[in-house]
Amino acid sequence: MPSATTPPDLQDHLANLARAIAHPHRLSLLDALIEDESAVEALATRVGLSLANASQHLQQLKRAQLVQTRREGKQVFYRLGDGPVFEMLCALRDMGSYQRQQRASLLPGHGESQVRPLEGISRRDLHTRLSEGDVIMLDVRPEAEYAEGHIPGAINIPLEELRARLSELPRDQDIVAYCRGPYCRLSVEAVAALKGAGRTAKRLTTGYYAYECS
Amino acid sequence: MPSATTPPDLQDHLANLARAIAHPHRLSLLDALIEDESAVEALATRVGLSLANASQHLQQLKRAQLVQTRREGKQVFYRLGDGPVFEMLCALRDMGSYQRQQRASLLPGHGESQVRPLEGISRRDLHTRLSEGDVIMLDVRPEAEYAEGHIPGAINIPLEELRARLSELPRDQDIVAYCRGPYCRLSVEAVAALKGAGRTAKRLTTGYYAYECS
DNA sequence: GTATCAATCAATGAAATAATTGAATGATGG
DNA sequence: CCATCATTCAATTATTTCATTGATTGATAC
Repeated sequence: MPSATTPPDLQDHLANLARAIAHPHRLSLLDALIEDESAVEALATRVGLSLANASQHLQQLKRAQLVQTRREGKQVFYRLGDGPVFEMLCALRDMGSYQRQQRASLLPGHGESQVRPLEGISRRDLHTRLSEGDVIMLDVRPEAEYAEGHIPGAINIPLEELRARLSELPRDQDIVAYCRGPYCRLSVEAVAALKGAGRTAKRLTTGYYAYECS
Repeated sequence: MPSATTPPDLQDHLANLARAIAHPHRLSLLDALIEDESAVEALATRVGLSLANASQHLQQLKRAQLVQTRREGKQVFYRLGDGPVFEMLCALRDMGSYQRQQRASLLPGHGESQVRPLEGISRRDLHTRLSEGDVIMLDVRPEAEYAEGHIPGAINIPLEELRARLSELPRDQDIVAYCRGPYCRLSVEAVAALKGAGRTAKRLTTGYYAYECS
């Protein structure tokens, strides 16, 4: 063991974690382990790997402490490790699902309105355009959250009411929608709805609190 | 290559995503981009990379659609991509933090107090214990954010001031720290600091706005 | 136009990773 | 103890990734 000596840098540690799940076979193995613990051979056949190969991948996962083992007779049972392993995999899957969804929406005859599907806008951009007065901020969070704090000048129309209150939004300005976090589904859906109604809309990629706490 | 034929397999896609973040430099770059968009050279110097190297890492991130670009004159500004990029990074960080805490608690003579390191507390739990009066809420966000809204009864001590103002916290109560989002680093560090000072601390896993917008 | 600056591209060699093979453990049962 | 089964280890080759170098593109200013 040459490495893992002093304290590996945090970024290094995180990179190791990411590398551990950066292989389709290992993801498949983890997928199987999410359901239930299992012995090596069962995993290998399930994922379609040779026994030795599966074993090696599993050991990589074990080195990253994403799985644990338990011996029972001749067999070694693998199970998910401690900590938010599942959550991490879910986050990865969420990201992937989002991207696939995006890609799928490009293929069919989505009209021109969909050319830049969900383009974001950054904070620096925003300030420029706000000061030029050609954009309007739209806060799509529930009223209670808006009341607690919002970007100065933003209009509040909760997502659920958006369709009904479209007329409140000026037609001649671009709309920048935002919600809670750097990525919150609310604003994505809001932008989709607005574009569907023929408006020009983007979302603030960083969301509200990144705006607040520069 | 028998697999990965017609539709790029989901696992392959996810593995690509994971590979994209499986390098310490790329993680650092993303970290910088979480704060705000930035041009290439600025990013390169910030993370201590050569220009060309930074550019190449950024392009890998772009290929994975984890970042987007925008040209402004001679400069190219990178920003986080669409989708739950931030959430994914937070989940990774959360996993890493968990493991480091685990490891740290094994080395020195941590008594029984450290059995469940970095454990989070859920909202339901919280309400129960708040009403029993044996916990105290600690908001570790900057004052401005606290002023915009906070959990009723919470004390505000920004993370930077925490060490200096430890005496403001009663010794006989458990502390529940929270910050912005479900996985904001602030509360993780706060809990670590508090435990280092001998307090009993947990973090509110869901963060502030999850609290607000049930 | 030419000069200049930011960023990307292309090519190199060094290093890490992946899948396969066959040999070595480790636990069980006669 | 010997045979057997499940798993791991070790060694091989092919492939991929990484950082550096120097050349190239793209946009601006003169």
